[in-house]
Amino acid sequence: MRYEREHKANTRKRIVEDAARRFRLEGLSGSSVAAVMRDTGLTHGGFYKHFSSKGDLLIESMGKAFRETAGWLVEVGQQAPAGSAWKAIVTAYLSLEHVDHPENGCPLAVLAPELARSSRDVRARISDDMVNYRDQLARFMPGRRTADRERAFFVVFSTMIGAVSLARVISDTAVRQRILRAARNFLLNGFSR
Amino acid sequence: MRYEREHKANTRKRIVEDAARRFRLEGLSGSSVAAVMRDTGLTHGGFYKHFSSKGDLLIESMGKAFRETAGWLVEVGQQAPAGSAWKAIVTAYLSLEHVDHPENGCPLAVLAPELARSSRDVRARISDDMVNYRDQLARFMPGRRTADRERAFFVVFSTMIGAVSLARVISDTAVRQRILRAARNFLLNGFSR
DNA sequence: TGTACATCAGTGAACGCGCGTTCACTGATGTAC
DNA sequence: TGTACATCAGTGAACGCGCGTTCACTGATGTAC
Repeated sequence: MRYEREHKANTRKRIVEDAARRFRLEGLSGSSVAAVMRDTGLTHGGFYKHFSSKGDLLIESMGKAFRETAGWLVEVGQQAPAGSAWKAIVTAYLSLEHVDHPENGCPLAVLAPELARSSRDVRARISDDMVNYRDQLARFMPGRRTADRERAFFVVFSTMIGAVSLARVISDTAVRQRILRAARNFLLNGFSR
Repeated sequence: MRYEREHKANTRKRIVEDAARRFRLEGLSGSSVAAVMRDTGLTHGGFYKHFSSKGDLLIESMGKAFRETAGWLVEVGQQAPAGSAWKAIVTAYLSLEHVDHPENGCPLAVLAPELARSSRDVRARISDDMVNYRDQLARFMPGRRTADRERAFFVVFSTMIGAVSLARVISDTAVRQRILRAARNFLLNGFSR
């Protein structure tokens, strides 16, 4: 064969990685198959040698995006001093860096509404990735029992997803930072400051 | 003239109302001009008698959506016993009803990421509507000074926007309710329950 | 060892389709005389 | 009062374009003999 044995698998992997980034940057319907293939340095025609449809790519690259983001935040949690792991995760998530780079960030903060509008089939096939995302991160959340930590995950991530979404709509960097700081302060210290 | 004096203005208003609903239901790029005109009971050709572009309609209907939603939540706040107004707003926002009907709900919970990706011009022209939305609702938020209430607005709405976005991605109604209940409990009572 | 053939990842033209937008037209009514 | 014309909100065919998808083809290499 003309290419090394793993060549095709490598190309496929590169396409998934590029798509995972592009989908977060431009949205699901805003990202064309041709644009993803261009990112990978290929022409659009070859796409269907790797995937049966754009929907298939969507599902694979959402998996990749969730795993990538979980990996980032788990690492942040693990490198923090014991006990404050979840606070380190909150600080990392609510950073300007994250707001400015959706393509490397949490898929939920940028694609939740579009995923909510996706077909039942797509949502079902992404569901495992989301459960896995939650489980990996809930471990770091405050709370004694698993159920408490899961509830804390929902609360903390709701606040963070909303704050980052909101910050991204605002052009004014000062206001952006006020939103992020307010959310962080609230999560770490409560209303009372 | 063939129509009553106010006919054209009325039609325009109906288009804006229908678009405000459709944009929230199907997204900005998911809503075609033709679909909006069909909602209004007209054909697509007449659209440009009322608006110079789809972007123009977007801006007008976002204004409508923000005013409509502010109106809903302000009314909820006003009808609540004094002192618990913001709690009533939180309960209304975090309802299954709201999750199930994005077309009548908060534009931020369903369009924030797409608005964030819009042109600088569109974001600038929507900015006033968002400031107005914040100001109308911040009045009800807890806090002594205006600045405190504004910070509370950002925190409360971040959490609510995130919780509703998250709940909408989840098909399982039980989990949806867990997310909404966790967010409400947290906002009203803090982590400690 | 040399030649003919098979393989298959990637190419790029082409498909049908829906999009935003344009435009010549319609037809009910108001106005001018 | 009756007739000819002007108005203009709305119609629907048509435009160029980018989309997801298909397909005949390419050309470098491995395999068969």
